[in-house]
Amino acid sequence: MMRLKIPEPTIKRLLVYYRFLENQIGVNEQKVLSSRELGEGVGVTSNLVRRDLSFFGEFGCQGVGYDVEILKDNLKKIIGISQQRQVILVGAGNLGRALLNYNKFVGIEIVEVFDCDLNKIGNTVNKLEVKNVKLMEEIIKERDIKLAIIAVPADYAQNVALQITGAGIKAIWNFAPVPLKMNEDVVIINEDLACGLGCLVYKLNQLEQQIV
Amino acid sequence: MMRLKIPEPTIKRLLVYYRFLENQIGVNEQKVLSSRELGEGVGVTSNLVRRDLSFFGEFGCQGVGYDVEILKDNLKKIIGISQQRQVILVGAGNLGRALLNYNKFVGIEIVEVFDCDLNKIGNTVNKLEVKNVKLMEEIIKERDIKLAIIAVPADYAQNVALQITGAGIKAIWNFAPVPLKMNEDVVIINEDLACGLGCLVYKLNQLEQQIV
DNA sequence: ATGAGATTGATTTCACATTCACAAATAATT
DNA sequence: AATTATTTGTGAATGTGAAATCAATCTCAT
Repeated sequence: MMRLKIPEPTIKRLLVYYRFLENQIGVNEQKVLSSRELGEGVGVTSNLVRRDLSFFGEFGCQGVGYDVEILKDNLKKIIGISQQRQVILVGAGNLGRALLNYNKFVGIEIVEVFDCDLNKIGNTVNKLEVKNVKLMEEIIKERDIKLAIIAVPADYAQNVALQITGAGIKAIWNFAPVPLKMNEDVVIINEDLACGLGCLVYKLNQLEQQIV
Repeated sequence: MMRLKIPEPTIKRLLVYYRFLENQIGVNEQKVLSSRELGEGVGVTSNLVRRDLSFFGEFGCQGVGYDVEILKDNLKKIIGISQQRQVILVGAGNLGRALLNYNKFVGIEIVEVFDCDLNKIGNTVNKLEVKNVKLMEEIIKERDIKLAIIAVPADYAQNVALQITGAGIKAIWNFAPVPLKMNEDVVIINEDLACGLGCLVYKLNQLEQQIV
């Protein structure tokens, strides 16, 4: 255990490990599993699994493996999903609605949805009423919400980000394909779908040219 | 120019650069731009922009910058989006429908949608009829399609992947949260939403604990 | 009780990605 | 024409993440 600088890819894998463990318990009542099993389940090497976990402590037993329940609890604590986080969603377009209906999130619960389109305001999506974006700042403050998902068009994203951080939001999951310019004390994760797609098309072309 | 091994992050940024250039032309009729301007626009350093581009050739003019049109054309050729690619989508759930309606893709066009749910088959989404997954293999062969998006539940993903690669698919954009086990000659890009979210929650917790 | 096999956790090594720093080239200015 | 401002492209240095290796530890079978 070192507890110094945790690599970002490590952090991203933690929730993947956790999700696998949750499923694993449901499927076969496995009490103990090895880094090899966990690694194969999620598509990484056993070395990497052990490396990732060892940043945070010693959770396994040499010669045996990891106790599933104990590892799950520890991962929960490490990631910070011991209790559910409340999140707001800004943008009730197709992507926003998809996120709302995607009920497999671990650690968060979307509790409010906002949009500026009068055609969308008042509609119900997945039991939540789409509210006017004008009410947003007040509600963030009232409910003391720290986390937000931005799923608005690129042109609006920066403005929305400024508004919500002004009202108290500290972490943003940004689906708009623009880099948000924010203070240091706001955490931002960008989820730009174009990156993955571009990579895919590039590689497909490489593959085809290689054959010719 | 080196033309040896291109870093994967570089490839992922290419389409981001391209998208910015497309927008830039629309907004202000800029003919030339510098690596600094491009970098600031997409949120990376000018050094990195130049490094990325230099893997593929010399597109700029020292002391001046890059001609927008020429750079755009070159990026198009490099990524391989000179002509639109036809893609199939498997899974007409919320995420699938969001992708269908998300009409901002560069370089691809979704031309067929498949699902196994009888309630969804026959429905029209964004002008496309959802077809029975049983017809999938035949249609892939008929239309000679090489690219697919998988947006089905985790349990089905591996099977779907085997089916479609058997029918000729060579590249898969996988939104199911499982690692697909495929031959070497199939390109796979995994888009696991849980990773980003986990990272966000972790960092938010770090931030809060830091303050306390 | 002992030895074989399995597995963790840590150290070392290696590979990859980004930043730094600067020569070369261009345009604008005096 | 000479000088100054920019800006590109790239070799070298730095930083970062993953793989390989191995001692220490545990279980189980004999």
